[in-house]
Amino acid sequence: MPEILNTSACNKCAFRSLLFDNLTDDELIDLNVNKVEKKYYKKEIVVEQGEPIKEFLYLKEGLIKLVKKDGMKKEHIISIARPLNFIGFLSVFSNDKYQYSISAIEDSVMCFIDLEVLKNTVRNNGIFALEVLEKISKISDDIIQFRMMIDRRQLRGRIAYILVMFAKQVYFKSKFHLPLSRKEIAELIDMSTENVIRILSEFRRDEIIRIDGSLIEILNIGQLERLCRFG
Amino acid sequence: MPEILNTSACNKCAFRSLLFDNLTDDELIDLNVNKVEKKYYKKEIVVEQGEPIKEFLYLKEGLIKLVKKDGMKKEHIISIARPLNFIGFLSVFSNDKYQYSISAIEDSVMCFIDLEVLKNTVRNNGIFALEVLEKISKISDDIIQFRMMIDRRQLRGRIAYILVMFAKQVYFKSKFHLPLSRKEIAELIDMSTENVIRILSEFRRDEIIRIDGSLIEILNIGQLERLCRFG
DNA sequence: GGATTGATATGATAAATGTCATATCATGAT
DNA sequence: ATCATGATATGACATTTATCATATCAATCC
Repeated sequence: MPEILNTSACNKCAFRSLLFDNLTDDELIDLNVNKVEKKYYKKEIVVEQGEPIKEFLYLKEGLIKLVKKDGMKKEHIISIARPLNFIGFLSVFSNDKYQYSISAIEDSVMCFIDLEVLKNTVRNNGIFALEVLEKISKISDDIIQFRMMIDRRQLRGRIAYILVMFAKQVYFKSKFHLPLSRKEIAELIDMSTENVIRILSEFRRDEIIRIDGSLIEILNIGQLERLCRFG
Repeated sequence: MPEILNTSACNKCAFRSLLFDNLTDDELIDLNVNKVEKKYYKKEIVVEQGEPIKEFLYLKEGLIKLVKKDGMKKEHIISIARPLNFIGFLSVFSNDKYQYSISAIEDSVMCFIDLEVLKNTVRNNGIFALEVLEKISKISDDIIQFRMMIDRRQLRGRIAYILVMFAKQVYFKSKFHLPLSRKEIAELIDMSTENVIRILSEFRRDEIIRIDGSLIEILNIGQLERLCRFG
């Protein structure tokens, strides 16, 4: 069960500047009053697909995934997100139920802000509304771009793409811990778990990467980028 | 070259109630002054990937596609849209360049509204802002859902899915003209043109559909829906 | 400790899909 | 009318990918 944390004041939140910088103190207090902060441990579920959307979710710490269930077959990961990119705007203004589940990949802290209060703030503060529009536009765009990038590549290209993505856009170094299991990678880029493992092994044999469990070191970034282009 | 049409007044536009219902007369005049309406014939390009986004686009009549170019290989259709789908919201608040091209699949009429003026209106009118948020949320959600639905199916399931989609959600009847060529279908659902043709032929042989050029009649909707679930 | 489970790993094989070749037909250009 | 072009169509084949089987290892539970 998620722990409810001592709720800190929004006006001192390190993330305030991301979205809430243009709010008046009164508006911030409004959001603050109806806010809850919860801690989730690895693998805990934050929201379940189909549940009513009552709040706007914001990731303060950790790593989460958005998962879409599929008949009774597989799960598909729509997207993964870190604190600076996950803002729970997907669906919240167009649906009254979650179209996906959210769960913690690493221990995470999430902030729950009452959705009605947020909508009110949008109605009353146009500058804030425009900021929300920018965020929602960006998050949607990123997801759509990512899916296009993945879909049009074959398996080697997909693996190469996410390795380069983690190295260059997430960790900013060539040696990093993959935060996803092989199975989760498979669910993210639509392939079988066996093939994820197989292709990682292949890259190891070809000395493109070094592998030690979840620790990955990229030895030949040029080759990976070539695989991105032609795979 | 697209024809510039006699620009009709926004306050009498049939689509006003969809989005612009909560604007004051002054706000509407603002949008109106900086508005252009253009007619595009089939296959004409509306905007090209990489061009700066200066306006918000609104489809009044026809059918358009959003196309993403890919190195020098294939083109991929992100989405197709009819009037009422607010496709023009994609990217406009988060990017200054178009991330995709837009072209007309059928003869179409597009309305160009100055983006700065639109943003100003959002800033000044919170109710309007919330409406824009709803539309942008819906369109993004729809695209993401569609891509997930397609990606997780195999070829027969993908073809079945779009046939059922056109019959049930677009034309509301079992006999309709496919607005997309086989090649465009292939670009939309990520498969080869040959296989689109092959599977349509297969469905014809199995008496699931009847084909006469672009005219499709669904004979066995139950079987198509089964293919959607298990393909 | 021993048993169970899930993640990683690899090979063999089957299934799905793309590519290439070729043919026909309709369309538009000269 | 003739030519070129692109869309539809189908078969043969190669490639890609998934599935099934099996093994090892680490973590967890009783």
